[in-house]
Amino acid sequence: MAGIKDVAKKAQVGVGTVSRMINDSGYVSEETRKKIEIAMKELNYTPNELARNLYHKRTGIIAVLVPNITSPFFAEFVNHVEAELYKYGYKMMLCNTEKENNAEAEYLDMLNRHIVDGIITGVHSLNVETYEKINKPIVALDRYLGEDIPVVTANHKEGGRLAAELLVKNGCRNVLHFTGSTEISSPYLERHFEFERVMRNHGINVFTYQLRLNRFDVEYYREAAKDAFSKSADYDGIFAVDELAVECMNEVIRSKKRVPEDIKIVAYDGTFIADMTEPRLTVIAQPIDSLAKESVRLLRDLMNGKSFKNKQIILDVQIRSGGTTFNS
Amino acid sequence: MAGIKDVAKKAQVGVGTVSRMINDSGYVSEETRKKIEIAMKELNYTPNELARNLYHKRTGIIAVLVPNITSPFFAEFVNHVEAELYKYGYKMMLCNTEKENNAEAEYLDMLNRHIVDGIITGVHSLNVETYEKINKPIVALDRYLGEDIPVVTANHKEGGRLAAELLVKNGCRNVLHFTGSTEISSPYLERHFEFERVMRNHGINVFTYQLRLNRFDVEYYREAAKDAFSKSADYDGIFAVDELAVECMNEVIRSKKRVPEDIKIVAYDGTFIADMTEPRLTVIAQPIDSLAKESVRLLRDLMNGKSFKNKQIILDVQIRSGGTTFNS
DNA sequence: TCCGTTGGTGGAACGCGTTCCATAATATTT
DNA sequence: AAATATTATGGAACGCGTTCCACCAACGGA
Repeated sequence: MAGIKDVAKKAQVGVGTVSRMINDSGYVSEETRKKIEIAMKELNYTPNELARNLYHKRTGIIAVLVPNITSPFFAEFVNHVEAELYKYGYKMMLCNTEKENNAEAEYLDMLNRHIVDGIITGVHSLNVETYEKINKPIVALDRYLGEDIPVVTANHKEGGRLAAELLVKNGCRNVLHFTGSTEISSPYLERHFEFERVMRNHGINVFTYQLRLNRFDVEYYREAAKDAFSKSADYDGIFAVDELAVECMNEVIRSKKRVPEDIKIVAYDGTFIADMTEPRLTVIAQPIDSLAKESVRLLRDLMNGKSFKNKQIILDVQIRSGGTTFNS
Repeated sequence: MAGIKDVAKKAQVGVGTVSRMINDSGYVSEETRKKIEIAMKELNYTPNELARNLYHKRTGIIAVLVPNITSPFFAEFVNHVEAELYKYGYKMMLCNTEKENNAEAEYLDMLNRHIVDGIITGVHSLNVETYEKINKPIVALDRYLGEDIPVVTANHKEGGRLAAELLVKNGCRNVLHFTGSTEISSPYLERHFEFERVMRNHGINVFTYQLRLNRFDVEYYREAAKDAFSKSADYDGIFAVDELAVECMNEVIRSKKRVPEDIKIVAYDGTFIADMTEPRLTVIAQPIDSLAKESVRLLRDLMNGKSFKNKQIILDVQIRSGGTTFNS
């Protein structure tokens, strides 16, 4: 593999001149430009980015940590993040952390090893201290990782309220509510608190089913849906994330009940999955593209030396009416 | 940021000794080991991977190119690839190529720039010549990229046959068949050729609906399903990839017909989506995890200096009976 | 005692592109 | 004509970890 020295020799100029030409910095005469160009072509020269990176102490690579890329919410998030990063010349390293406990720590270590310039994480199993002492560009999606790490999140409280009010308006009296694990503190738990608060205020029965932490696979969702319905069958309303809502709907269909006549469903997230049922799910949609864009924006700010204290970006959610509720 | 020199100075040893200790190569006495360890801890030293990479001319990063990570097939493939790469100490760079035409070329260029050690690509819009002159570790999923680039693929011909026979056994006479774009040559087209061949042999009517190239989004699938049904409504069998099969099923439900009594559906791929309908889809399942594993295996072979001529790995597909066909 | 091993260590050279400084030839001002 | 600015270029030092070679000490065997 030819190096810059070879090019310099062939073009009969100094290495500095070649470098200046490549980077369009400093003076290079038209004449030498041509000579170098020819030499580069002849040697089929491509600059070694590794050497550049070493000098500049940056790689232009951002690590994105998600528990499971297969889960539509994360898939869409990652999709938008990648597109946004691409715009600014960054590449994305994708890290699934579900498989191993120490994967998260290992990926974080890449920051210190100078392999990546920053991290966007939708994952959280390590303690806050671990994150605090890293002191490198990190942005969290829906996680509190200490006061130095900015958080991007949807307005889950509002989301919980909207979902609850929707079911109330639809006349539900016995509602099945699947909540995320409360083992860790996360902004998204707000939707559950708010949902239950509103329901309580209206004197509505809520069956709360707590899901296990970090399980985003369909098998588990199906199991959970079955499990919840085996405990009681007279729910008239359901609130759950998209995939689980789909499984619940299937469960309802199997039990020969009708949606939305007998049971109303409000799903949370609003991924493409929610549009793949008949009827389509009524959803509280997270602004996934904006979440991605804001995450990237914050990360770029961090990488440019800005620092935030207790920064939290909260983006609006939205009701998207489908056919699993009435008059929404 | 402390470097190896600082550690060496603090521990009062040479840089070589520190390096040997870190890499467990060559002799380092117990005594100096301890001194270095203390120095490293005090300086909070982490080796700069960039410098290492420059020397070794490798980064341990593999680029994976897919048109759209949101599509379940690719999501699952990527998921398995990442896990497999992780096993061998590699990191995965994920590249969505749908957004820009030149993204593919740009990502390929990263091989020359030494940013990635290899590429697994499920994408193909550039001409074969471009690939041929790269001469670096590349493995293709379901694409012919020239004789030097090994291909991993499912036995699509068998898949087409199984699907066709299943619909024949189910007594279908008017079958709707969605095919991928024939603009590019790809192993997966085999399933379409074989499907139609078998159908022809049985004298069965096939309505062929050709999909556009590189569109994997739900919106398009829904549109295509509607479009196909608007042209005729008396299909009694459907063959389509998972997501499209789901949309077709919805279309059938909307038209008040029953699955499988009135219309049989066989889906292709067997992603998690196929298990999220009621009834579940009968699918021809690709061995996505094996596709991923084989891709990684081949890539590792290439990176270890092996080279293949016209190598093609063909993995078995499998019928997974759901409720959208009878006696399967 | 001499020689060969094994244990242990320091540091220069290297990988490769970037930047800065020194030098020099023109060109433009006064 | 002298002083200053502009254009142009080469190359050493740098970023940071790795490796190889030179070198020394200690020990066992001949």
